[in-house]
Amino acid sequence: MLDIKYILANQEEYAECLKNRHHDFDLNILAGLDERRRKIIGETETLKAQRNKQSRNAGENSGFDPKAAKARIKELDTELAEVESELHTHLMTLPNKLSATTPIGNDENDNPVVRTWGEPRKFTFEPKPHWDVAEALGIMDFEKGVMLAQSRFTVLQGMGARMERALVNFMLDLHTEKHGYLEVEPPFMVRSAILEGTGQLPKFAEDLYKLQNDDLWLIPTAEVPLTNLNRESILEEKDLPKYYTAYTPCFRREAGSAGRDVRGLMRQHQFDKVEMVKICTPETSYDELEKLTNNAGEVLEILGLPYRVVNLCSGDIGFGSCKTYDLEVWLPSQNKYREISSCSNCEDFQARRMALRYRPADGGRPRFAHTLNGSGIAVGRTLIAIIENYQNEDGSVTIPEALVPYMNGLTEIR
RNA sequence: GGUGGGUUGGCCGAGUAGGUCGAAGGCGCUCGCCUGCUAAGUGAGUAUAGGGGCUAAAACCUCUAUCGUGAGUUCGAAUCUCACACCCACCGCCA
Repeated sequence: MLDIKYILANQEEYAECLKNRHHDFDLNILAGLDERRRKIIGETETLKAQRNKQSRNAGENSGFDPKAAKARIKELDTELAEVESELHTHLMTLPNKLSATTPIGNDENDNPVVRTWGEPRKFTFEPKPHWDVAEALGIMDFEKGVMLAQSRFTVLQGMGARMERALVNFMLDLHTEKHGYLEVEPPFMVRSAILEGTGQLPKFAEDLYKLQNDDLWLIPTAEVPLTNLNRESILEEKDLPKYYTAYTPCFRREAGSAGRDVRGLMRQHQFDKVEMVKICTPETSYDELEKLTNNAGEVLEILGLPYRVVNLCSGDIGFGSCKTYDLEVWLPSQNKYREISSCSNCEDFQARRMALRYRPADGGRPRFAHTLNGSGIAVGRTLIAIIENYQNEDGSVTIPEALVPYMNGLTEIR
């Protein structure tokens, strides 16, 4: 959520941002609502001030009619609630502003490549898609996933399940021991207000799984509980930045992605992810974004998986983000780079929604913190990348050296 | 699921026969004094949000709201009434 004052004071600039995001909305609606809101507040507060003055001097006859004032205040309160609710609804569904370094563009084809790491391997045979390799090895069973749940669910077993677990441990160890993140195990279900805090609600309910009998939703990413850890509080500047990491499963309905990546482990309703979240001051958030992105990239580098970093353009970037770097890993069977991590600076967009503030070291008024999140990284897709990049002609898969200790010394799956 | 207790400021914690209570006290924090240093001691200050005024913007001034949430009684509610939510304890059930 953006500050209504910011929007109205920078209406042209924000209108341009909406256009670049392909978001159609007439900002004059907000200006009108805000004007009504102020007018109502002005009138009620005058009445309340008169009423308070009168009751302080109980008995004095000033000609003020408290009964009439009370009735009018009630009327105005009702009206105000309506106006504020409408205003709030609009503000909650308007996207974040854009960083000056976010490129303008229409879709993913306009995302500039920031850097590339590693050389895609030259195969002496035709590399197979991961689902063929994994099924032949007996480490993934796609039919059983469908049998137990529905499509876009998969059963991992044997060394497939083992490598999934090994990757989680490897990533968490890296982020906690080398990068200074605090490991967290959060709830995998959260209340509606928590999802409003990070921006998934109210706008994207159809992407989420909701429990039937409770106000609880399955988390689509650990970003949700991690970022909300300090909601509705005022942190001290000296305690910033805060770095959190968590392994959690993620649950997404994938509404609207029918037909995309239907085969294999690429796009599942349930997948594992190690997430990184940062809470910091406005002055440092863009430096923190660079570091965060590097933390994610390091996972791929240690595993020896070629990747590139792209800067998401205005037409492709997410609702709550000012600037996002996507990490894309090389998949030989598709002969292209595919998203495996997304690192975003949300500035104060989420913080304002969840009342996450900090008190500046100089003791001034509380300010909204900046929040960042990034995958560190998507575990299932890492498994895909390893299987595809490390596959051998005989159908076996070599285990990346860094992962061998986590696989109890196993060097290949065959 | 049953019974009982609870929800107050950054934190802890007083305050219910309704009236300057935004709220005692403590901790923390800020500034000063004291002090070889630190600690201790000591004096003062220290909520948040919103509206209006002033301003280039602040500072500042002023008003309004906020003692779990919502509604009610009243000239006036942290204090009374009702509903709801959440937390804690014990019992039951259970990984």
